[in-house]
Amino acid sequence: MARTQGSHSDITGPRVREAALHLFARHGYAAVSMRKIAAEVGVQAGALYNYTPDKQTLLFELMRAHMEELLAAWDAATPPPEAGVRAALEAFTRFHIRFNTRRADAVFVSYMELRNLDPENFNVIEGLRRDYETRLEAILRRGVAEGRFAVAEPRIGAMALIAMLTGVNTWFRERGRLSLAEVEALYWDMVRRAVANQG
Amino acid sequence: MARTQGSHSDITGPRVREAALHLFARHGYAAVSMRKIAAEVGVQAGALYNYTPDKQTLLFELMRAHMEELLAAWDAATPPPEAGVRAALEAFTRFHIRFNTRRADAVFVSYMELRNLDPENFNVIEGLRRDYETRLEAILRRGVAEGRFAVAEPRIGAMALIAMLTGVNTWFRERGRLSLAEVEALYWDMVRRAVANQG
DNA sequence: GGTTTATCTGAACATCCGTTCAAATCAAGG
DNA sequence: CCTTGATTTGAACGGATGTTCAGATAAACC
Repeated sequence: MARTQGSHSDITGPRVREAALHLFARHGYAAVSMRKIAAEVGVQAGALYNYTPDKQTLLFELMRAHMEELLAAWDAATPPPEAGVRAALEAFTRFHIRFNTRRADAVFVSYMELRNLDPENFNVIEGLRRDYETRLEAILRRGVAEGRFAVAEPRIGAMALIAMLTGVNTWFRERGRLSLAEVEALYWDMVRRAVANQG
Repeated sequence: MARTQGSHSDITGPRVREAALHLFARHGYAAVSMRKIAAEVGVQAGALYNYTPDKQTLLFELMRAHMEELLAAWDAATPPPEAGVRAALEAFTRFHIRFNTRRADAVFVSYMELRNLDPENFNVIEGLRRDYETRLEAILRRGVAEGRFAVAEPRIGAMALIAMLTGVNTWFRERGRLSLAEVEALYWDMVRRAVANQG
């Protein structure tokens, strides 16, 4: 036996990545075998190698795609400078929560599986992560320069805020007590006060 | 050949746990074999089973020990009620940063390897984690009740602050630009303002 | 309808996995 | 010094691992 009915690269490729992302998020990269990914797709393990040269690259590409989509999405959602630095910070806060809760699997994998990346792959992902942190850092710096924010260490402030916002993923559930809009409002309130100048 | 010189349970037991904690933190539970742990200790794989019934229990006991030490250490460091709620929050902030940076491996494992726990073991660790969050939540609630803090959702506020504080572990290095005391001060400043009533 | 090409199967590869256990060895107590 | 008990070795177990590849099959094109 060999090629099955309905088989097609345009269909199987995305399904492989979906299955891998889901399984990696749930059980971890090292605990998920190529055979398990193949079973989830409904295919034999060997067929996966039409879509990735190896398991490591499959992980890396998932993480890279996520980080690049994150950066592109934020760059597309960044308010114009004339909207003011406060609007920029609010936009970042809400964007981060919204984007990350909608892609919980990719966020989880991109953070948890860093240690399973080859050194060169790790450096790429780490660079993208730094890029993203720098976006927020720039907002904080501008706010300080304009006398609107009080942040002694903008780089550390950026990392602290991102850690806080990403933490939403550990408890937020779509059908929970609080809507996404309510969660955004709660966190924006904390972010705003954490960096505010007055008070 | 068999028993080697200098072998003793009192020595090997802790060394097994140390090696396991270090390797689990560095490479992840699933990626670390019993043979690798044994090699780090300088022993054959079979000898590990004098100190743990199986690999799963070894992981679980590391996590349980860490969480219980965390709770005991905070309970021992909690300021008396008459010191005031603000002092309690500052003490928690500083305690969390100090304790967690000193035990980075255990913190990392206790968070990252949750998904590798058997369901019943997971429930135990999750319960301990909730206990710890509840300690901070209680401080926030008291602050709100006394009119000193403004926190709309104390449970979520507690999780948000803990996420922010734990984030220190991702970048803090003992010999970095900032001392632990400086980091504590930076974060306490952000925590204080994030929950403050005035402003 | 016949040919080509993309896609998949199924078996095979060497290697590693967690765990068990009899036999061997060392430390401690009398 | 000899016995007893704790500790470790080394081999073995069945099974899972990532990856390769010749052969089989379905889809696409003429």
